[in-house]
Amino acid sequence: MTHLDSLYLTYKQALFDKAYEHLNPMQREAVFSIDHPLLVLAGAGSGKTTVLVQRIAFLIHYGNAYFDEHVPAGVSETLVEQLKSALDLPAETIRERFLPMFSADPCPAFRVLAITFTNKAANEIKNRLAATLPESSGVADIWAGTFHSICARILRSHGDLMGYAPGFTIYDTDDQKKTIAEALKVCNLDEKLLPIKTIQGIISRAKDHLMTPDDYLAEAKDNLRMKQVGRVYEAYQGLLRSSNALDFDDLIMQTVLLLKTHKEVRELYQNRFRYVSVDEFQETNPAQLELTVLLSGGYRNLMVVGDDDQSIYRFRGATIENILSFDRLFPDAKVVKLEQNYRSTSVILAAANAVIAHNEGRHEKKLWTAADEGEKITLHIAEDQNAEARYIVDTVQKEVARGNAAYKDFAVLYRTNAQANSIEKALARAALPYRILGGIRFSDRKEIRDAVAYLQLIANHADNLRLNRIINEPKRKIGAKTLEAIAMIAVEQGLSQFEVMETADKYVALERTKETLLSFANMINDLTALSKKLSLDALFDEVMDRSGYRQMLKDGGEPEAERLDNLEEFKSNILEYVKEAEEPTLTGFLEETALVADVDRYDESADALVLMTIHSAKGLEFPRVFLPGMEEGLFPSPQAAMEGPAELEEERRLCYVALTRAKKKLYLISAKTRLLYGRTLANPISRFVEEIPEGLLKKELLPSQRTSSYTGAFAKGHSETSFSSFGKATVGTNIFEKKSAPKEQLSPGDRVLHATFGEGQILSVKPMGADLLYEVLFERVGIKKMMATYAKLKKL
DNA sequence: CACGCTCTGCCTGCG
DNA sequence: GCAGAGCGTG
Repeated sequence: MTHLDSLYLTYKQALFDKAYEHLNPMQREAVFSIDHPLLVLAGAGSGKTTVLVQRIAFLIHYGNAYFDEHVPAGVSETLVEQLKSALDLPAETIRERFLPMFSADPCPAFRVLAITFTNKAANEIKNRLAATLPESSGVADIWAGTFHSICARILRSHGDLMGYAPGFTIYDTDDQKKTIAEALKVCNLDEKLLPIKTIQGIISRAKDHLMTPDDYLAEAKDNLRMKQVGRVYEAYQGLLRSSNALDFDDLIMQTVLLLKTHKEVRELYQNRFRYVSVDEFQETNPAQLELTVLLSGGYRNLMVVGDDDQSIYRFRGATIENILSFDRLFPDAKVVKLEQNYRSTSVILAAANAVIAHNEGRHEKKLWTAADEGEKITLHIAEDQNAEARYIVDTVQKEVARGNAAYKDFAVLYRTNAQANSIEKALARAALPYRILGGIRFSDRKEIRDAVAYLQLIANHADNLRLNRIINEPKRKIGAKTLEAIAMIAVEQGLSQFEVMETADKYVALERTKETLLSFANMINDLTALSKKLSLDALFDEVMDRSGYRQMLKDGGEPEAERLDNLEEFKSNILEYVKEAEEPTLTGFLEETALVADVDRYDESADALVLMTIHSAKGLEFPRVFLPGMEEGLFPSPQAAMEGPAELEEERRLCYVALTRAKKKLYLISAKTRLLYGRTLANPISRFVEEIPEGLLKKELLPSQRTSSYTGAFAKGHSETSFSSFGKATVGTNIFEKKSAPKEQLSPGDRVLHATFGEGQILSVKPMGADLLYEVLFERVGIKKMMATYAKLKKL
């Protein structure tokens, strides 16, 4: 290489570095590295999505321009001079005028695949790509989607090779449960001995590991219980097959099996995908890893991004080993660590680093920030869960009143959804704007599931589960006996249950109900014919009218009004789909309904504080974060503490995730006693709080209004001056066992009547000496506190 | 069969 | 504490 050539290469790289100066050196390294496997260990708030998006944009624009050592023929001194002086130009100009000349085999957009876990992440990547790349680059052709949507897409094209007809149905967890119940019956096993939830978990984990029922049975050997589970798994899989249905785990597993066993399909995708990226790689399971390896097997340009410290889904099959040993699977992989955090203050980071350092199995890394130290972390000890909630309310009110923050700057993140209750009550009482994430999803409502089931049956007559769901919804007087007979005939004849109904007049057993069955089958067949002609929304109306479902709700009067509204909302979802989709089809819509949960109802623009579990907060950030319930026996959860070190490490990672959500300020709250699941617990402060260096904490004591009347054993770990010891968690201690209360015990939520104040609702009950202190919200006069003995409250 | 009562279990949860 | 399931009765 001549001196001129090496100057050319040096200036080329310098120009790229300059054009991408908005990225830090490690981020640039990741963006420019595209011709070998790449592991990006991206700490919390280190700009991982930016890197993922920028890298795809980069390889579409410039290919391997940065590291390519090819020098074009006849590089002149003038050119080199030009490049050198270009370094003084603004980044924008360099990008426009110089970078395109370095392009080295850029990659067409359709040959790029990006896989995520959630629709939200997939959408964010799509949107950011669309904002980064011009339309002419073919940005719309990039495959970006969730593991499940990508597999569904592959199976729609090639699933027939695995025995699935293209109109297959996707079963969700609820469908799964019902099918397992059915399988248990088939196997003549009792649900009490083998709980459905347990089997569901076992089957799901088996599929995560690509184990078929046969594999599982082989593993079971002489273990009776395993053999039983294996038989249920086998029966379950048979039921799915005969309904032409796949569950979520099947989508992945069957795609992997398809790619493994069918060379032509495998090569089709391997030749197509030159670049494969996987987000949140720490949450992948073995099947997903295998899928990733297969899809990227043609070019081996696989980039995985993740943070082993943020792996929090072990309980649903995630295998942290995937990210820990990626470099062993791909010895030529480049490893890039993104350790600069752009989110939090250094106090918050120091705390998070200190906590996570207690874990053993991890890639060593340490987040740092250029940001200020920031405020210390507040540790507040509250009397009980209500005081904890009030502390949150007070703090928010105070900060908002001072003009330090808006409501939307605050998030309350908790370990379990059950904690939301007391906090929600306090917020409602104080009339603070808030929203809660979690709870029943729109698509989980009965009426929506019913409507979808009708559509699914129309799309896939073989779907026995959906058939059974709607056959008597509305009531059609088809009894359990008839349905059993149909199911039996179907199995004997090798037909679907719907086919049996269509020909009900052929079977003696169905003599009495054949009229009803035939008319039902006719209705579905008519609707199926209509589905080929009508627009989706018109079809939906026909289904709701002809089935009598809408009428049923109308007849239901007031209580069903909300359901009718929900159906209308569902219809607007259909309309939206028809408008958005390139080629709207019934199957397409159903697939979207199955794979795309609710559109995020979390409206970030509204000025309201937000409540959610730590799990659902992953990937989000908030200026100020409350972490209530920092107690042993709650966080870490008692199950985790019992099960073993691996579970405990996962809890610690969860804590790490929680801490790193905060940008400016963290409030940790620990309650001395807590009413949870109908028991009052008195647990010491969470060990995770103890792991935070004292210097980072500001211990805030109870505003001394009620000096604790609780003394003795359970208060020890909490004594305000020294809480360094955490003893055994005293789960289940019921400290209110002694019924010190007067005659009529009222409890929060009870409606009561007062002689002067009128009707109201009990908000809280506190022991006060030998008496009880009630806090009551009256409809006319607002909140009043009163002693039970004098209040003379009448329970309504 | 529909309703209401009792019993039970209960962490986190993407698709 | 509460929801959902299962069971028994009118």
